[in-house]
Parts: sequence; structure tokens; C-alpha cells
Amino acid sequence: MAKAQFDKDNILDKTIMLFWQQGYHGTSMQDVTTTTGLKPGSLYNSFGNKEQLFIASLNRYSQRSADKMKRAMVHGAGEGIIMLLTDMVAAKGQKDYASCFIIKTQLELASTEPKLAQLAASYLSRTKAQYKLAIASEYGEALSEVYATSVMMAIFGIRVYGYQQAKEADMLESLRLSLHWLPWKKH
Amino acid sequence: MAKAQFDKDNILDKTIMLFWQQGYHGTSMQDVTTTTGLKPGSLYNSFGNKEQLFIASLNRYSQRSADKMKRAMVHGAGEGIIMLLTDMVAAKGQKDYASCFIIKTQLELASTEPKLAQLAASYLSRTKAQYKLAIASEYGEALSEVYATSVMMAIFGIRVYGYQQAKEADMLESLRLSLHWLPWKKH
DNA sequence: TATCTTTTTGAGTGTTTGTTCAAAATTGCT
DNA sequence: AGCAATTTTGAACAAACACTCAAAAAGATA
Repeated sequence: MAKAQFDKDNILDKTIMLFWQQGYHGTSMQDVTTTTGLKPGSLYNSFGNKEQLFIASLNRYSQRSADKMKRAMVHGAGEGIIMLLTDMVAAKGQKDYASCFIIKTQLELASTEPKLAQLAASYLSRTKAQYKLAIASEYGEALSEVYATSVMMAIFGIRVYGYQQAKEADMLESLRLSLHWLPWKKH
Repeated sequence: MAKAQFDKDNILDKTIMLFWQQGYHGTSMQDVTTTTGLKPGSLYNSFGNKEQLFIASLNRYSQRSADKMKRAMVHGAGEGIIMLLTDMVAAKGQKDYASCFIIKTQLELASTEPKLAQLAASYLSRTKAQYKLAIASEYGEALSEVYATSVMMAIFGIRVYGYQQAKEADMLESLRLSLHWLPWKKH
């Protein structure tokens, strides 16, 4: 029996970039074949169809996203959150800034592809639950719900505001003001 | 010479709903003809093409959005902002909640239709400038930039978080915490 | 009512879409 | 080496896409 001549994860990394930047409806399977170099037959043979390929891409992206969060949280909830938010603000400077794949999916597909939008929603919901857990251990159970909600809304704010021509310093100052309970370094 | 047998603004109100909910790439011109009842020829005769129809829709939407903001601001910057934010949180309860048309456009089209994305970006930028102006008159010039940034990020947060199954009370509590400088009513 | 301009009609344009398939090539197993 | 299972190939499919156009209809003006 013949083995696949390509690495699935390597292909997924490329489709992630496509779907992330252009969206689900904005990306054609021809885009995928030309970017990956795979012929249609190979593509469909190993990934099923467009929807399944999108799911696999979103899944891999969110896995990496969750890993990054976990790595940051070893510094404690407060410090970890500050690191993550600072990273997100810095990301806006990249030339091909594309917000967050999960958030974009949630917004684009809520009405036309509810199944995929719900998947994105569940990833976001899980992320919030993890923030809440980490916050609870450091700031107490009582405040954790509101604090976690604040963090999620701040993240969404950054992810959208990133497209605007705003100074990073202004965004960080605004975050410092909004999430004043975080252990920001004095300046 | 014959007169058009339909009201342009009435048609635009319908295309706004389509583009707003399904996005640019997720909406076909067939969707438009079936929803509006117009035949392709009439549609193209009075609106040009898909891109121009989208621009006209986005323009009308943002005009209404700006009007709503102006109406709220007669109560003063602080009170007005609270009213607008509270409205946005309440909107999330509607069964066909669709975030904000401008924000969705910015995210969806940044890479595939930069011209349209830039239009959305400029609307958002103008909105921020108006918030900044109103805030400056009430809180002073020095704070207005950071405060306006905070308000914009809060709006973006609400617009995305609206898809999540969160309690409105939690969101409002989070806003109250983040934008603590607004004149919230005691509770 | 007759004329002139504009709008509406609805079938039709070529292109792109997601997807399939039989044949050829490739690889693991005996 | 030979067989069997799997993958790759590249042309092809029907459906959906954005858009057009000649002819018919409608309305304003005279």
C-alpha cells in the first residue's frame, strides 16, 4: 500500500494561512491546490471536502492557540494574561496582520455556516473557561467570572482594533486602564 | 422618460440585511434578486455592480449608525456612551444578532477586497474621532485619546462577545469595571 | 395621442465554483 | 519479483457565479 507523499500537518499550516486571511467563502479550493501544490484528487482523498478541511485547519490553529496560552500561564494568571495581551497588541504591527482565525470564523459564518460558527464559538467558550479558572486561583472565585469576561472582551477589542492605525502605546495604555486589576509594571 | 418602480433606499435596506448577516463573499447576486424581487437587469441598471451595491449598503448603514450616535450624545458624552453601550449589549439578545456590519466588513475583506475594507476602516476611524471629540469636551483633551481608544475597544469587544452565551448582566458589570470613569448609575 | 427616454424583462453570456473519477503511479508485504 | 492496496494524476462534471443585452413596457412631455 502506498504512503502519502506529503505531510498532512504541513498542508494544514498552509490552509490555515489561507482560511485565516481570506475567510471561508473568500477561499476557493483552487486557492488551496495552487498554494499547497496538491492536485484536487489528493486533496479530497486525504481531507474529504472543503468543510472538513476548514474544520481540520481551525482545529489545528486553536490547538496551537491553547498551547500558547498554557505556556504563558505558568507565570501566573495576572502575569500570563499581561504577556498574552502585550503579544496581541504587538502582532498588529505585522504586515499581514489577520486578527484571530477563530474570531473571524465566528463573525463570518454565524449565518451561512452555523455548524462551523458553533465550532468557533465553542473554542472561544473553552478559552474563556480556562481564563476564568486561572483567574479564580489568583483573584478568588467571586471575581473570576467578571474578570474573565473583561479579559475576553479586551482580547476581542484588540483583535479588531488591530486593523486600525493606532499607536501600540495607546492601546496598551487603554488596556492598563481597563484591566487595572492586572499586575502591570509601573512606568 | 420612465421612472423607477421601486425605492432605492428600500432596496438598500434589504441588501444591508443580506450583506450584514452573510458577508460580502457569502452573499450572491441571486440572493439579492430573490430578496429584493428585482430582476438582474434592474439591479445592475440602478446600482452598477456587486461592489458598488455593497458600498451603497455600507454607506447607508454607517450613516444610520452615525445618526444614532449623535442622538445619544445630546445627553452628554458620558451618559451618551453608556446609553450606546447598553444598547449594544441588549442587541445581542435578538434572535438574528449579527454584530456590526462595519466591523464584520473590516475583518472579512481586509485581505481579499482591500478597497472595501479600507472604507470600513475609515468609518471606524471617523467614529473614534467623534467619540474623542465628545470625550474631550467633558473629560479634557489630555485623557480623550486613551478614553476614546478604550471605548472603541469596548465596542469591538461587545460586538464579538455578543455571539457568546453570556449573561447581559455580566457583560455590563465587566464594562462598568473597564470603563470605570463613565458616570454609571449606582446599583 | 404620439414621441422620446428610461426602465423592466428574462433568457443567456462566459467563468469559477466544489467535487468526482478512471487510469496511472507508488509503495508495503510476501 | 509479483501482488495488492493506496495515492496521484489531470481531465472532466454539473451547479452556481457575476453580469449582459435586445426587446418589450412604462412614463413624462408635447
